[in-house]
Amino acid sequence: MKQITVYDIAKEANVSVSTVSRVLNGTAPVKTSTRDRVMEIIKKHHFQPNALARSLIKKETGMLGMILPDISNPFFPEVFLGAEKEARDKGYTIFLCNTLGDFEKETEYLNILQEKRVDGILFVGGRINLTKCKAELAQELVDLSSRLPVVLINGHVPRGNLIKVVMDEVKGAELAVQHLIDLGHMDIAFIGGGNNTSTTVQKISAIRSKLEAHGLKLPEDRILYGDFSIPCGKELMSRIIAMTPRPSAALCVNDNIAIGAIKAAAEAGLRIPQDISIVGFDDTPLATSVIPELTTISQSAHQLGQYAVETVHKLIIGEKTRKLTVLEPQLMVRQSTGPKI
Amino acid sequence: MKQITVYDIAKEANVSVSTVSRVLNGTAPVKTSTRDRVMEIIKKHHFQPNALARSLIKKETGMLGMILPDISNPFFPEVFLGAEKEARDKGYTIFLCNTLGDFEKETEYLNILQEKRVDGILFVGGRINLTKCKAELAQELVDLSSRLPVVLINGHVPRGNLIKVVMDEVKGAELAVQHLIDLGHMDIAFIGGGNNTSTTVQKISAIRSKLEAHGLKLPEDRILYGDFSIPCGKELMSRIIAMTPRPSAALCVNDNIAIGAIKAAAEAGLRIPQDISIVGFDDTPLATSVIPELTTISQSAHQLGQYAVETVHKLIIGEKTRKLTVLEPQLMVRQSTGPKI
DNA sequence: TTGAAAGCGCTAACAA
DNA sequence: TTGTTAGCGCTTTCAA
Repeated sequence: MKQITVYDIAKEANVSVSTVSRVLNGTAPVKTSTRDRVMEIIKKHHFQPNALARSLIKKETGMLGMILPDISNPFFPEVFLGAEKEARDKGYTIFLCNTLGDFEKETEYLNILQEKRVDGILFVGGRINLTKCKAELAQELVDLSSRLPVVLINGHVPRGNLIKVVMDEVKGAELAVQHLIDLGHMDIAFIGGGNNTSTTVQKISAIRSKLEAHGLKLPEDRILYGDFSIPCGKELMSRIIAMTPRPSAALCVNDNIAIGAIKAAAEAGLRIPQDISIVGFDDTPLATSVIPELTTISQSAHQLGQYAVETVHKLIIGEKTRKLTVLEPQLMVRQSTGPKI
Repeated sequence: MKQITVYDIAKEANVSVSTVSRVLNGTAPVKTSTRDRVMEIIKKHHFQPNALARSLIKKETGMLGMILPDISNPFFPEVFLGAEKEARDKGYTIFLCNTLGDFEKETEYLNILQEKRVDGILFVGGRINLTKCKAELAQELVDLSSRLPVVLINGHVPRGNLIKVVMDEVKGAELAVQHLIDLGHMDIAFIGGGNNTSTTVQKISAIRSKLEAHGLKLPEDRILYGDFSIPCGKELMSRIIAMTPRPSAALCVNDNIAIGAIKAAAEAGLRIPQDISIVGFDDTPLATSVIPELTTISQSAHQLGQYAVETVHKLIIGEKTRKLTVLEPQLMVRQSTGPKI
């Protein structure tokens, strides 16, 4: 069943294809009567111009690619939502590429997106959160960014000076620590994340500095690495619980870990926050869904997505833009933290 | 900065463009020596063929569109993940279109996807879950499906006989009710969803029949409508709690509602399941994250996505496929349900 | 205000 | 095994 084209429309309206194109795009004046005639025929046939042909010639597709590790981690849908809203406003559609943290898949998707000639790429998680990103992986992004607007969200790449939109991890971690210190906690643990993950490492180092500024310490044995999942949170918290003396508070790399931690603590019969205080990170929708509600650091994931699209759009239209946009985190005090008893 | 094309490659390799095309696609034998030479030049320039041009001529884009209401509802990422995995295996990329249940946005996205010439469309939620879908909205999908493979997930459209992959809502609801009946519950409430939502209505009617088969009833005042969100779950459960006599169990339209319900019940000082049993629906990852863990009906969201892509792929390649694929739900008994005391 | 015609970058007959 | 050439469906000069 043949798709209808501008030629079909033109023929039926007794005009040339260029005229049809003009009414379609409003690129040049067309006599009202002919415009109306053409429009009517377009409507009648439900004609939809082929975006491929148009993109081929205009060298723009109105598509953005978004590469992220795991859409089922509640933080990322928020970023996506913020991005998509802004994208729609600016006329873009988004390809969602889920890599499950697999670097090969990242590369694969990067290539696909380029072949499809997306106008720009947003990159979250994966290789850009590595403390030491393998040179070739980094180089791939640097090269890419010379051909195509690329914006990194909450991450960075060694050289290359890529454009970034990030949340201030350090500030966030400090906020969390300060909160616990104010509550009188002196033995604090950090759980979750990977020691090869830059966001994790940044948090830990910020936490350590802050503690030291108060004459406190974060010894290695109070740091338990893992991943970013709920089950991992459970597992790590059960190890915390087994410690003697037991830390009176746990800082979690994200809300998932915190939620797992709450579960493990509750199952072990500990009361939160009386027996142990727990702080999350990200302020995902889950934070207010659990019992007790989670004290956490808000990342404003929505804005992260929104600003990333704003930035990539400026890049696309050649407007100049800041190399680095930093969002301020916010401490959300809820029920999972309380004074050290 | 000019993109490199097959012509550039051809010239540099001293062959014709068709030869380049051949090595690119393996559509015809090419002498090994020339193939190698061409490949080398392709590698050297990091040449990436323009998918737009290719799609224009081949009339296939390798893109699927997925229209869903809300990616931040944990059920949908699961569907997406299942779909994406299968899609990648079959060589497709997915456009994610988030409509927030806005029918105009659905239409808008439907048009964009057509203009971009996606090879097929997957549709979840929104208008296909309406008990009475406005004729024009329904017609739009019917028309669309005559031009393009369309697969509906967990929904349907009046006429048109569209192709569907669904979970057996009735069976699921029955499983849930039977479980509660087995536990001795006789006064059961249903909360969440909308009475204009077909999945909700289906569940309620299945629940009612099942109860009646056991000589029990589901009176109108035990049905509290709302939406599908956690806050709504809280709100509705607090209304349940205020009832006298109070139902001893609540069936929730989905896990979000159930989680909100658990929160409200706990805040009101009720013990779950001793004071009230709660059953969810969907078995999202959250179900095992809350305390107590949620008894729920597993939808195997992953498979829903996977089968939908399998089906749309068959449609695309012209293979014949079943009009209706039904997935069996499964009862996951966990901690939020217990015997009526 | 309109039309003719030249591409955009690729694939696929058809010839050689 | 390879090259020539005609499109795919659109936009955009350039002329009229």
